[in-house]
Amino acid sequence: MTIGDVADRTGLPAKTIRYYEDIGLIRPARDPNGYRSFAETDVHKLAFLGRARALGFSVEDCRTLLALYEDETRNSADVKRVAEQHLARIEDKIAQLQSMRDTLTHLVRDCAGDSRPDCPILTDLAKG
Amino acid sequence: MTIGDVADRTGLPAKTIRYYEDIGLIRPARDPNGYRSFAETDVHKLAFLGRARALGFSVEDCRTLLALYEDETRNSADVKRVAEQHLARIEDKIAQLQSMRDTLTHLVRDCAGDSRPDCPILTDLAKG
DNA sequence: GATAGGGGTTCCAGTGACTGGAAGGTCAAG
DNA sequence: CTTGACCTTCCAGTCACTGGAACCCCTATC
Repeated sequence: MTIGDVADRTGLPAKTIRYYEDIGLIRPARDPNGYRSFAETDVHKLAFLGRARALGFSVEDCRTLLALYEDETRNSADVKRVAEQHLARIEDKIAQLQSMRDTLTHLVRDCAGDSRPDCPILTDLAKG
Repeated sequence: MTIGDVADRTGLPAKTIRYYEDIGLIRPARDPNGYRSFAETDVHKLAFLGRARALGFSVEDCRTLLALYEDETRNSADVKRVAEQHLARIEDKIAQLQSMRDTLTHLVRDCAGDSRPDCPILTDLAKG
């Protein structure tokens, strides 16, 4: 299977797949002409990576998760820890964004949005 | 005023202040010895930038907002548009993160987190 | 006068996770 | 034989800093 087929099957851009090989997440074989030759296991791993990335895991977390996935002697506790830490980071981020949203919502609501220069958004930024 | 004083007063790292000069957000004067010499207007601008950044505006948005702030003939509509677009991006991001959080919360809840290898998190990632 | 310290200066490289683009090799179809 | 769609590598750019090296400036102390 060539990289284009794999890109179609996994939904990952070919560039991303090459990048994942570059940083050692996958090691596809090569055909005599130099083209990457993907096996089902490669496609499977890439799909795994795609889903982990879609859940927001960092590439390094993905590396860890993939290693755990392939380690039949893993402890689920190790997986859970990675996921919990990630979840905590996400919750922090959500809280941060919600606070921004709340402030912005008020500012936007109070701004006339017309041709006059007076603007509570700028006033707020200028004097905190 | 030297960069260290300004860093203390604005809470921005000196590195960041130099960076903002680099990309043309501020233009502090220079003392004969080559040190940056900040006026109150510079400090004010930096505080403005700090608050805009804290609300999540991109540096380019900050440049726009600062220009609008300094333009006495501005239309508040222009400010409002920038803020609304930013708000929309934030809301998208929140929705995305909440969806991740929901999925992760379920997965984490269902994972035993013990010394056995079985793990619904990995199962989910492996077969989406 | 030498030195130590705590400023300041520039410039270069790295971060994360790709993404775009150039320059060139390979292959099947017409 | 050429066209076009693939594939290859490598380099640069993204965003908003951040760390570090190598060096200059100023004050205080011995």
